[in-house]
Amino acid sequence: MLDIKFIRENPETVKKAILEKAAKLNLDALLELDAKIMALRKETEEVQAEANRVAKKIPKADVAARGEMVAQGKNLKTKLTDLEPTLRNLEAQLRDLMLEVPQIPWAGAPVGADESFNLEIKKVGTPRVFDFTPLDHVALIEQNGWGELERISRISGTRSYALKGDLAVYEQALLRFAFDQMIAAGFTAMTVPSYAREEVFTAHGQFPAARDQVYEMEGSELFLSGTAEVLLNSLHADEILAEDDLAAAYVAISPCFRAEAGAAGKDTRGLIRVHQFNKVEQYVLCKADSRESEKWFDTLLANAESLLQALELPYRLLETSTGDMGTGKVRMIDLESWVPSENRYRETHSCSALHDWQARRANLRYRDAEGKVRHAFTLNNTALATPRILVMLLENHQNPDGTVNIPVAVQPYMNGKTKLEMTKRRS
RNA sequence: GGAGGGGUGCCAGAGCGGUUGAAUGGGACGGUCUCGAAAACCGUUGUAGGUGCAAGCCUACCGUGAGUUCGAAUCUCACCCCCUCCGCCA
Repeated sequence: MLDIKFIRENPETVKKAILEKAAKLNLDALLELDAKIMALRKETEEVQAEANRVAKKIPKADVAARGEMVAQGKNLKTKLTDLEPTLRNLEAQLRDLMLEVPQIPWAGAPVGADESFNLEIKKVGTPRVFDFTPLDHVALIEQNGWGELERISRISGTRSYALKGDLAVYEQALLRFAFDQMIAAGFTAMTVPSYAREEVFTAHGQFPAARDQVYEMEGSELFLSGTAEVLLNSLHADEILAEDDLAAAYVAISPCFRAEAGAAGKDTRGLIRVHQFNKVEQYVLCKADSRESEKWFDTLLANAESLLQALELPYRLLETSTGDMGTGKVRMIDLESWVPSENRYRETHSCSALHDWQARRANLRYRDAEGKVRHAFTLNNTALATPRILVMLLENHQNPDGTVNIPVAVQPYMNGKTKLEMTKRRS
């Protein structure tokens, strides 16, 4: 959400953002509605003030004069019962429109309506040249008895996964590895529920636009979150923090759920796109200052890069275009890791700066050094998400004999094991 | 799941349907005093919107929403949350 005052004063800037982000929103209609509300609100407040004056005088008035005054109060009340519902209705309409106003993208973002305009800005590592015919991750899992991909789909449906043997342990090891790395980087460790109320998703920005991507738990008014970011963003909702409380940098681990509506038939094979996964997430709440935000953006990005480097994966950075970064974002860089079987990079991380867009929705504020109450800025990035990262780890680190090497950095989390080995059958 | 108690400002806590945006205490901040500090004393300590050069004034907010009333923190209803006891339980 943007500040309505900012929108009033900078309609052209906002219109440009709407255009660049390919949003469907009529800003003139929004401004017209806003003007209408301002006028109606003024009228209503004047009647209310008059009604308050009358009501205040009644207890001090002569008993004889009271009848007349009560009648006057009743009359004003009738006027209010005409005005107030209309006002409230218009305000609700404006709120709905305000939720759709995009954040202004930073000047450096490539302008374009979709991901085809994204710009590769950095490449680290070189894709491995195999001197044997490498397998894809599904084949590796099947050959080594590292999962129950077919059986679990019969139980839980498509886009489900079940891991077995060393790979089941590896998933947990990676999550803990990433969690520890982030704690070492000074982030506060957290666990959060994977579900929350509707208003939490609205505050985050996922509702109303992407509501169909979220599972609703019938009969409970709760929804399953696709990322811990949703929950973290509302942790301090409606509070006014002290400036000293900022920046708050959290690393949270949680199971994540995504409906993947509209992705039918896409990435149905293997571990790339599943309904339930695990994610270690970086989330930062900082002062309302673009330089501060930039500083944290760089930090979140560096954290993700150092994790990928520790995992010995080739990756690249994409500066995402205005149309691909999402409604609420100022800037987004996707980190994509190399997938040998597809001969291309695929997204494993996404680093975002939103300035006050989420904070306004969540009413996340702090008191600055001058005592002024301001909306904070928020940022987030993946630290590590499984099982998708397993696709890259399995395929890039495979050996001719079908075993898979474990990066040195993760070996301590695997009890010193250096390779993932075939699951032994027990008769 | 059953029974009860409660949600007021940074915290604790008062509040007959009418000058209560809210007593009192604590904390925090500023000042006096002091070489400095403590103590003591004095003062300050809402959020959002509107209006005004400004001082100020107006409107809303005492968990949330609806209602009763000329007037609601105070009455009614629904919902949310917290606490205690019992039951069940990883």
